Amino acid sequence: MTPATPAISSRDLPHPAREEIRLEAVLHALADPMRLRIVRELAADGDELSCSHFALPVTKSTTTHHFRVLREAGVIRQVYRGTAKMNGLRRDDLDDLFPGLLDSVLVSAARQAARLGTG
Amino acid sequence: MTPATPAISSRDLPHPAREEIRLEAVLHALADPMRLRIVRELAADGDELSCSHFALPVTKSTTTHHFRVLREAGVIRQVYRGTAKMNGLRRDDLDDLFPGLLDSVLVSAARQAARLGTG
DNA sequence: CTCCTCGTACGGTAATCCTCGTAGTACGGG
DNA sequence: CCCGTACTACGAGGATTACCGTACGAGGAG
Repeated sequence: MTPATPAISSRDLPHPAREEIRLEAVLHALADPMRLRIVRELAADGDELSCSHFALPVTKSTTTHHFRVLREAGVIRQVYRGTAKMNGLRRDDLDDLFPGLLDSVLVSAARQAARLGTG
Repeated sequence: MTPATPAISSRDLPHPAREEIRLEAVLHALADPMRLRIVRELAADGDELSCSHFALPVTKSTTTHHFRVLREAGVIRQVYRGTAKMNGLRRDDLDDLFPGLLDSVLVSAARQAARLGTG
């Protein structure tokens, strides 16, 4: 049989608790173009995207690095599912701590992208 | 006669035009604790504050550096008035480019400060 | 078991950043 | 003209960051 979703691996990744998330860290995480792009895709395509789904113009090592920064800042949640690592925005936590912040960043990024003709 | 406000000096400081302001640069500027503190004070006390008004726990050289980062990112506008340099938030430009962003950052910072018992 | 894919860990390089101290400039007042 | 105040410019140290290449581990498919 072919389970739709492979079992979640026992490998666990360190995430900050909700109360440990710092605004400065979140802003710093979102300030990088590559990471902002990742967050925008996560917000647009829904959450549950594997790392390899993103075709970033950097190597896999660097991609891993950026995902780690986002996770340690509390912006995304990562979970192993078989060999894949699924990524999801921590919308609930972020909206609770920083109401409106994520949305305004996403809107701002979209507006700027439209203004500059970049995706 | 004693003019209430000394003449604005001819020394001009380079500011990015509204269309040149980049979201990534703004987020990066706001991601530093010292600069976030400056922006919060500017938003609270109104704009027209001199650099020396801020009692930051760093030297004046470092303070100058942070103000420059904020100015070059398009977050604040600086103008010489006599020997003093007055600083003001570029609220209109920021709100036009990134609606809601500055406010949500300010609210988030205030909430976090209250939560952590830090000013 | 073997291969392939996905992602990590490690090590290294170049760039950026925060901080400082010192020296210097612009401006206003006596 | 001289001095004090406000801020800058320059140079440098130390930390962090972004990026890469290579080597490795974990898990599914044959």
